[in-house]
Amino acid sequence: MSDSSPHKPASATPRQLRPPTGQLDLPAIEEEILELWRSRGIEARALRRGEDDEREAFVFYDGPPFATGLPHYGHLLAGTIKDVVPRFWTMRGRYVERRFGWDCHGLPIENLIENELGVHGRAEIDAYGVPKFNAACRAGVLRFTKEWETVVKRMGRWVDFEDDYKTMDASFMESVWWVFRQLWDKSLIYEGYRVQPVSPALGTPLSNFEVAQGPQEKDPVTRKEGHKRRQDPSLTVRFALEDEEGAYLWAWTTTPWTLPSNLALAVHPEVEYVKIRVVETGEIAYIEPGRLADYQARDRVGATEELARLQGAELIGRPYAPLLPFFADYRQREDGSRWAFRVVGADYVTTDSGTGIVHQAPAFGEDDYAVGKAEGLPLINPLNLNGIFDESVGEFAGLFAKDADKGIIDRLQREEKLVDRDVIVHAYPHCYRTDEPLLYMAISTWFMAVEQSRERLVELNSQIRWVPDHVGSGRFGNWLENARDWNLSRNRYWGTPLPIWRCDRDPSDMICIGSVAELEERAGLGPGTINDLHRETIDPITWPSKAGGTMRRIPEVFDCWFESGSMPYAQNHYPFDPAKKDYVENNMPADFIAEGLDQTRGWFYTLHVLSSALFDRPAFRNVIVNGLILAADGKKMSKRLKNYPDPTLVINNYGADALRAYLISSQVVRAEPMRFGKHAKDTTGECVRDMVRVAILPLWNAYNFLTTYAAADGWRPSAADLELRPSGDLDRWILSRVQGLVGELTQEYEQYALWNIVPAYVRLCDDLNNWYIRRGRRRYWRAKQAGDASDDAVASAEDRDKAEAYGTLFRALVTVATAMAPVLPFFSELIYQRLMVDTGLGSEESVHLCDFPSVDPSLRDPALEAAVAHVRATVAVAQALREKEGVAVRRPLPTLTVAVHSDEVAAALRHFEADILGELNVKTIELTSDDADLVTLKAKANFKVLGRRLGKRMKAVAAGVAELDGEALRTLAAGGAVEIEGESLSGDDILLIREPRAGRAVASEGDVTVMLDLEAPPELVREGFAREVVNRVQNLRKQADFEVSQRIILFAQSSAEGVLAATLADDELRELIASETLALEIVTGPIPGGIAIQAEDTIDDEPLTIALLPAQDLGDDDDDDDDDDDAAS
RNA sequence: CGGCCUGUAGCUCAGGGGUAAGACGCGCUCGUCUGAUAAGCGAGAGGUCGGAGGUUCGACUCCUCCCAGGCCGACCA
Repeated sequence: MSDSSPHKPASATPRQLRPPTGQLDLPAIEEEILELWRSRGIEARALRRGEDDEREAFVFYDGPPFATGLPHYGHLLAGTIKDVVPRFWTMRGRYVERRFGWDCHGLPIENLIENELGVHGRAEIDAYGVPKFNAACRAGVLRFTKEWETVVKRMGRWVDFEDDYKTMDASFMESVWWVFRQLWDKSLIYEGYRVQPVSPALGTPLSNFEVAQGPQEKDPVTRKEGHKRRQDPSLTVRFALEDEEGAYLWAWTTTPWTLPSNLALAVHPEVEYVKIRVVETGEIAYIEPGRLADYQARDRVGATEELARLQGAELIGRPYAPLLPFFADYRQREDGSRWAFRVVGADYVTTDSGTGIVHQAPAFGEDDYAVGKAEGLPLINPLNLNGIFDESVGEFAGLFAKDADKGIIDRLQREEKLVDRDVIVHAYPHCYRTDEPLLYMAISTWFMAVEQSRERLVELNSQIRWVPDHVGSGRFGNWLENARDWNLSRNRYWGTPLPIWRCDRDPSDMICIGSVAELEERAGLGPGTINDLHRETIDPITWPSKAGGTMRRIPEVFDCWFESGSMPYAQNHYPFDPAKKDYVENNMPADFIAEGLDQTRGWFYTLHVLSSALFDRPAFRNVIVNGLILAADGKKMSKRLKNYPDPTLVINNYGADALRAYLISSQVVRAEPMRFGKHAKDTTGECVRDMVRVAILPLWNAYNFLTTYAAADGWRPSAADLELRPSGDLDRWILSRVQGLVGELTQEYEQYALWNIVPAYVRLCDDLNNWYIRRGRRRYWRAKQAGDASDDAVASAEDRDKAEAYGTLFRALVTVATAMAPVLPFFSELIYQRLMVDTGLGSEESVHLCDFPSVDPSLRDPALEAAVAHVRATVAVAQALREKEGVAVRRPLPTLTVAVHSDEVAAALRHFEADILGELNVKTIELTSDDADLVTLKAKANFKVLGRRLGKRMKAVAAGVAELDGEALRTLAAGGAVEIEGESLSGDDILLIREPRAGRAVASEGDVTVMLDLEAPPELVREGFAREVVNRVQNLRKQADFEVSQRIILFAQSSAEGVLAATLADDELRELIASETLALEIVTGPIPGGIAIQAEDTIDDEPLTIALLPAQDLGDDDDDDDDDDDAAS
């Protein structure tokens, strides 16, 4: 009884089609469809489609966004891609899990919470308490999930929010531990150091991301954005050589606080240095000569005398005295060999500043660190993360690094170790939060060894289909080839803790925990006691170590990219959840992922690295990389500039389908940047409105046409119509085209070439509306006259034709809507609901529960499609000709002559002669193969064919071809050959060009030439006039706002004795006018007074006055107002 | 500074060694309705294919360099 009785075709007699009602309000319709999906649980059923019946899985990984911000166009775009592809594969019968994920850890949320709590940096967070801080993060991180869900659902994206995953779930985090433990067991994890920028006020290292957020100034010279400019001391220091009495190495630095930690001096092995004597003081020193000249030019060093020249390499290994005494013990190793305080070689040394001799403090510079590591130097760092010196540096202990500068300089000055003392203004990174200068220092970090696996990573990458492919081979491939070991640890709070416990007495005693159970066992806790893995829970867990100390967890947490890279396993709590274990293992490379270009070094990379290391497989088979969406003006979208329309507004104005179609048709789905707008000032989303016109309305109009007539006619679809095999050419043609579209779409979906989908569909809509329906429209309203037909045989033939017309259009609409369902989920659902569900024909309750249409090759007829294409092309040429000659299609013409040289085209034109006559309003068509009278021939060499054959002789032959005479051209046109420069040319070798002869109504396109006979005999002229009158009356009707079915009495007066008068006097033409304009009667002669609706016009200079009087419909009304009828009589 | 991408009509973008340069295009101009659709249909105008060299019989297309824009990354003792 109820509408909701689902699934099976309701009965043998389908219900009637509902005619369209009112305006098409897409956003409102979409809301209704959302409600339909919700009330019938269709989304849930579609998401689970095939879960239970062992369908082959199509594995999709959804990259987790941060829930700390609201979704923007980038998310809508990625969301659309992530919806279209899974929808397609679901319809193809695969089971597609689509779990939404949330990235909960990491700096964005920590920063947010720091700001909200007013607690900044390590010291303050420690004081505030990690448990409270993390609790705030936990409470705050999911604040926008509701908004996300609303927007995602409104976009028509189906994704499972109920069975979502969060990177902060204990199950997720435990899998991350498992992943890490696998790497640990494979010896891919090691502890190292990395020189990182540290914000001393915050007591924490900063990421590059955070450094980039710091103050940025434009350089006054280069105009480039850079760090903030500041003044620093500029010191040139003398280091005394131990193997040469009274000789010094001069080195330059802008960071005096690193001088106590100096352990080496670096020279470039291939740079030439000079040994000099300062004339005034007699001091002997080494320096790079160009730099010396610079010092002298600035008057920092007096006159000198050159003693020798030598390569940097010759200085390498020479010992010098420690500048300050604090670490002098490192002069020698235990075996007595020289350790620190010697000259080393380094290629990075430059001669554009300083002295060409570089002070090395391995803990405080990335280059220094690399050199120190290569030279086996110790790592000395007397600073803590707050930049405070420890006890090892004598009088400087307890001082902040920058504050110690002055004391260090003073001491060096006292000890006469300064060659020069100056001030430099330079750009230097500052903390984005405290605005204090950053300090670079070596920090202990945990690495995953990646470099050793580069080759394998590249090999496995070759198994991935990248869309577009250049991202995979270029950007991503290059990145893999140069991959560096991955720094996995972060000195933060809200993240998955590294599961390493270490003895506080013997740092070499470490254990990596791979599961909760293992931790409970180690710590002597009962099973099930640990149900959260964040720092506040885990850090207090300790146990005694072998060395009599305590095993404590190291303080670091994971880089949150490690967590998202672990997502394939962690979202299913692999390998701990026995129910999911097989699923994960059996579906290991995901079939599909999609994210933005910015994830090349992000998620794409971490997925790939982890999957390669753990399973020696790529993590995914197919990936669509999308580009950045810019505002219409080409700038970044900016809330401040308001240079883009609010997504919600766009959806509420034009609907989600149009936005989806717009996004997915752009080059942005091929990793290129996209301007969101149809022109630079489009900040309202006009571009999306265009998509409504292009992608929605055409199919809607076709649907409208069908249902309007079906309702008027009482036609109702049947199950047989879905299998209909019509006999007529027009019907077979459109079904063939529809099958072609289905095949084309299938291929594009399968190859992830989403940008081709909408254009292919739009081409079909053009065929459907502007040929199929236009040519066939009279078939749908023939019914009413059919009743009048006296001949039963004719009547039944017409009935059959009408039935095929309805059935074919019905079938075409259903198929197209179904094939477009992944892209236009709402609109295709609307069509499907109206055509299939309302009528009780649908075997499914929703188009999204249907199978994707499969191509039926028996419906395809390429020859027929080609024939119609020829016909349409010919008609277009002839229409252009009419246009050019200024003869409206309204005016009938006697003859169209078509000269055509291909039998195939000629046959097509003959076959569809009736259509051509109708389209062009001509009475006869003549076909000929001889166009000599119509056009002049010219010839041009076919370079493509001849070029390869002739090579250098091409030019001469081309010139000869251009000079061929008429006779030679006619020979060629007839299929013969000519000889030029000793080459026999024929057929494809030469392109014949046809130019219309002057003075004739001729047009050419390709090898089709058409000519119109513009000399219409009097009866055609009168018919044309009649149609002109119809046109004027129709215009007046519209002006008067009449209903299309309003009957009228027509008064017409032509004041001259011309064609017009003759036309109006012709009974046949009067009948034509009357039937076209719904005139019950045509009254010629002077127009009676008092008629309001009246117009004067001229037709070919003959004046015409017309007037309309609405007539009472005498049919089924028995109204009593007879006033108007009087006028009619 | 490096890697990758982009530069074609007023705008948004396709294309691809062949002498006549393409659109579901948008915009503009003109034409065209009323028995589905004016949010429709048709036509026209509009181009030194970023610049300079090179390869070639032939370059918008391939190569080199340069210019401009974008994304990502590196560096700054």
